[in-house]
Amino acid sequence: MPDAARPPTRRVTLEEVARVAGVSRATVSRVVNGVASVDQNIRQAVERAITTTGYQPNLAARSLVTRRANAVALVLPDGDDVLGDPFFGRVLTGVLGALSATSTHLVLVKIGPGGRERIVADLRGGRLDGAILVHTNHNDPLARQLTAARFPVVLWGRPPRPMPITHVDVNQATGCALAAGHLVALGRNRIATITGRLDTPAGEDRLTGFRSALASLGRELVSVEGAFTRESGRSAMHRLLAEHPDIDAVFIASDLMAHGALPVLRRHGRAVPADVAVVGFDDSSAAVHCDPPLTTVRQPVEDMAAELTRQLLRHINDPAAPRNTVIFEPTLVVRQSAPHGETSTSSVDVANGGLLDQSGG
Amino acid sequence: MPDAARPPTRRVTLEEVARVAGVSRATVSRVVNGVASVDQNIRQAVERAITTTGYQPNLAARSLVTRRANAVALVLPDGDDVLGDPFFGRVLTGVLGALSATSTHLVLVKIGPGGRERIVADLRGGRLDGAILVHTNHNDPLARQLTAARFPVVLWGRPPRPMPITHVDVNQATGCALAAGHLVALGRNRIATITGRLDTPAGEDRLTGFRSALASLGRELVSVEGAFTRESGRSAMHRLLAEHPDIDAVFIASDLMAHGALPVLRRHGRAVPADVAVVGFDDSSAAVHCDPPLTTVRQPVEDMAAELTRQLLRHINDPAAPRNTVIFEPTLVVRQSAPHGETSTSSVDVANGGLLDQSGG
DNA sequence: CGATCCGGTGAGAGCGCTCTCTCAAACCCT
DNA sequence: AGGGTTTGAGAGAGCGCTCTCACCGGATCG
Repeated sequence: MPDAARPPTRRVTLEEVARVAGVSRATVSRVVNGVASVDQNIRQAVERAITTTGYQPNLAARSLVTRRANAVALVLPDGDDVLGDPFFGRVLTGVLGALSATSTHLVLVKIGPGGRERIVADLRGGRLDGAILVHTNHNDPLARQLTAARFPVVLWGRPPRPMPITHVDVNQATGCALAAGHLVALGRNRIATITGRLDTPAGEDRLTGFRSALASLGRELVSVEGAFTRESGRSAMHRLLAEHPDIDAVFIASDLMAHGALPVLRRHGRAVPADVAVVGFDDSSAAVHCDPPLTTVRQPVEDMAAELTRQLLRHINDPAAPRNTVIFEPTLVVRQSAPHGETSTSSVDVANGGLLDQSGG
Repeated sequence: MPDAARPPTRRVTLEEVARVAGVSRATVSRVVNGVASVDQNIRQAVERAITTTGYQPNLAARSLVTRRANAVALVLPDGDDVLGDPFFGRVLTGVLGALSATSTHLVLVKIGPGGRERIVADLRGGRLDGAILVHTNHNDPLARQLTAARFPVVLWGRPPRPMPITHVDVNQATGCALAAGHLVALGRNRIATITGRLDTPAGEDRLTGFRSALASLGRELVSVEGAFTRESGRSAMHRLLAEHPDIDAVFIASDLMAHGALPVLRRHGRAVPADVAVVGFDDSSAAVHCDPPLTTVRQPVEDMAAELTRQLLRHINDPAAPRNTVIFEPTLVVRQSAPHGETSTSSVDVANGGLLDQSGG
């Protein structure tokens, strides 16, 4: 294109290109859409006509007949600083990466008042081909509603209650076992956890996973409930120290909460990791910028988001495609907040990345 | 709608609603689009028909004839962790807020390879009504290209070289004067700055603004160049302390850089604020979570993003609308890194929020 | 009382594209 | 050489909507 951004003075349509090239509309359409069965000479003539006219296909017209919007929504929960959470930046990066190979638009949606209806309208109205649901409220009817209507929709994390929906998740149990094994290997015995919101799958899974991993190692657990936010980490740590001043290790269900919790430990005169070892979850940027830097269970968020996006595209391209669950294996990233133990029997410090594909209902 | 998400089995069109209601397509269209001149009885009949049929307008068909996509792009620079910067979360929040009143989609775009061409194609192809450019590279031709083609486009921050384009910016001069005044009021004399990228408008304006504010207070300035990233703040502070070990105050051109710089000060044995007072810029979440919390120049990012969005919508609705510049006044948020001075002559600690509308170009 | 106006409705022409179906021409095989 | 197959292009019918324009009946006015 010699001047891609020329003023859109006169509108150029297929019709006109066809006239200039001396062929039919259908042939121009074939060239534009890369259909193979077009004679080389004619193809070149059409391409010349396209460049001289500065033709640009009208996407609305195309959508109308193909019934494809070439757009998917990334649906986020409502709430003020949802977008401030570094986690979403990683999700966005992964999704955009997977989409960049296609010409599919990413539409960002926060579920405000009337947001659900709007998404359904856009889906039904052909303005959206599918939706990626991330951390929508656990008892939000949206996921169920959309799958019931057989719209292409995928979910971040397992659904709160079992339902047939394609989703990706990190193997929470493995992650928790990694954390538990590491802390026990460090010789810690009075182990606590600050949980996420227990009405979310991740919050629940990380508590039960950590508890059972610890139990299998012969340790008990005290827990305090947080809410995945930085501030909730701070207040939970306050409560934890008040109720159980003798702890020597804490597993915190998200790095963001850990970021809020660490200063509390310091202010209470607990050295990290000498007095209290701390392990987080996510390996978000917050982990790196904690003081001390955080040992944490790494979720491959970008990879997971990219895979989730590919799954959505698969459902869009084949409405009959079976629903899948893709589980990613987490790894333990060891930093100063819970460094390697002297007893180097720890083969638990790094697990293999990888994924396990389970076909589901 | 009794069951908004019913399976889209049979496709319902205007035609069918018209048949059920016993009126013409045109009348149904009028009802759907809220045209006033429709008889009450007929309107009700049509509305009944709409609910019984479960009609949902096809947006592609509508777009085709109205030539409106009802979608705008938020264009971000390429780069891995652009989305990790808390700044973008605030921008997103502001933009989504302004858009939520309309049915306009927000399409998120990162300028990767071929990204520019894609945006132009989407704009010309009627898939996008306009674009919001945020921190696209300073010598990116996109802004110029799009304005030249008369596409609705708005810019975050002033353009690198003067050009007629609607944009919002914070009053960098005022912000710098606030910071300079505060530090001088604290009795600091050996004042330094860590700049942003000097090839960006914000980087340049904050350096010159701070220098001239300081000059007018009879102080000199030493500067080290950073790049607005956390890491660049860290290394710049290293260089600064190596070259000018006697400084007693630093103005850092972004909170993110300050977040990287503060630990360096600590490691070099400089107490903040006792030995070195620090003032940042942005009032991002990083400022709050610095240790000590950061005194900083607050940009009303969400408000600015919302205004920028409204400006874009204005241009979309009226292609002949004049181009505007909206300047927001920053305020100084005083926290521990540069607390209030004992000499409480400081009337500089808080400035009025507000905005100044200059018609331009 | 006829001309005028006006609110309210319907008919119909597109918007720009894709895609099936048709058909002509070229090619192959016995 | 003739019939069948393949290749490639064109004609034309929509996709579902908006919007202009014509029309019609009733109210208004000279």
